[in-house]
Amino acid sequence: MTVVTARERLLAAAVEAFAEKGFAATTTRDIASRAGMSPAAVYVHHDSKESLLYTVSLDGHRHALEIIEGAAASSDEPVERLRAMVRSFSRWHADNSRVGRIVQYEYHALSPEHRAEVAVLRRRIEQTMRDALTDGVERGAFAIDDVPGTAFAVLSLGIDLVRWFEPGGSQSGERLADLHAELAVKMTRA
Amino acid sequence: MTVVTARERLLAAAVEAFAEKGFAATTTRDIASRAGMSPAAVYVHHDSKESLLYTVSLDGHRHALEIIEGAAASSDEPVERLRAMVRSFSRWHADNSRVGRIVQYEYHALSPEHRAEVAVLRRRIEQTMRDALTDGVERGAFAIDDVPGTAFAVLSLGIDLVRWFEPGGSQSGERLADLHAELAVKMTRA
DNA sequence: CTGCATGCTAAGCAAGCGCTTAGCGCAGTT
DNA sequence: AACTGCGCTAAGCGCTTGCTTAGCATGCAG
Repeated sequence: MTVVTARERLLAAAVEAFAEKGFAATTTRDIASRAGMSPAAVYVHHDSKESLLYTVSLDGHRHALEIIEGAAASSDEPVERLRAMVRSFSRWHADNSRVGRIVQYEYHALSPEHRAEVAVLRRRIEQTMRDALTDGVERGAFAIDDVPGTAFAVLSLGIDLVRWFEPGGSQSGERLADLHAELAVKMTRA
Repeated sequence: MTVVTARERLLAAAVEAFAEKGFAATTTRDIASRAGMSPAAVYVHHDSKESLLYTVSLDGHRHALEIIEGAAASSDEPVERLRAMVRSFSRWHADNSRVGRIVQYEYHALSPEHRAEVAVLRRRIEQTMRDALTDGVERGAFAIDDVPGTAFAVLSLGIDLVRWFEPGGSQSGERLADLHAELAVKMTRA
């Protein structure tokens, strides 16, 4: 039986609130009441409202990086590897669209120090995709003029989905991820 | 010689502030000081902070719709038409990235009434793209399994660029738009 | 039964918020 | 010179914000 600590309940409440209303429009009282606690309880378990965002954002970035690096290591064949990377990246954003929205859209609300720390993970995500595309071009599997631009475009498919995707909606995250993977393959095909 | 009214200066200041910090994190005092006026001046020329957002957002949505509908009417040939639509849509977002950021990311901050009004324009943008793809499929120019999903994906290229694009940065909006147009053609090619 | 640490809350503070009110300064008219 | 209307501001109101402080209830050790 898993123990859900008060700290974790507050984090889960913060994820819901930040994803729904944005960081700036969320009050600490809102977070506390979603967690079924008094406003002061937030500060028993967390340093500040921004540190709640930092915790959620850092954890989300780590997961996203893990997902795409894992997919990058899943195959040596450029096309199959790209398919796996895009599918799992988009799938993660669909399955975790609330965290994804915070990761992507509340990045600027982090303190400068925390933003710098998270920026390192963001650059690694982008670099992982660029490396996969470059390798595919060198091995003749891809025909790409602008590797950085294409890397951004391919990642955009997954990232932009958190703007409108609703879990439990009409769209299945799995089908959407498959579509994105096929589109990415078509974009890069030699 | 163009006359820049106080009302317009306040709108321009609001665009800068909303794009930089988000609607909720922007204060009316910030908008006023960017326009070189006192805090009360905002309310001489506009009803509320939300009505500033509404004005900017509605105008931005109208422009974006105009751009994509214009491109859709520019050619009858499916591939050339898609190229024109994606190029001009992405180009508009690059050239107007601050307004574009407000259009795309502050949509939820509108009042329910204003959001509903703007939603009509959003749906027309999406429908214009779906129509162009459907027509291309029917005429054998495109091979697309999931037209709505592909329409979203193609529009995502332009939309997601406002998240990171900086005017005057290393990337040229024109080149980026050309890249997106070519990627869209590859995504849909029969 | 007492003492004490733990986990939470009631109450509230200083600061900042959106917005209002009352009125000033300065054109243009007579 | 006196008047009038317009464009703007000084001042501040009522409220909410993030966060703090002091203290209460509960459970466990002795």
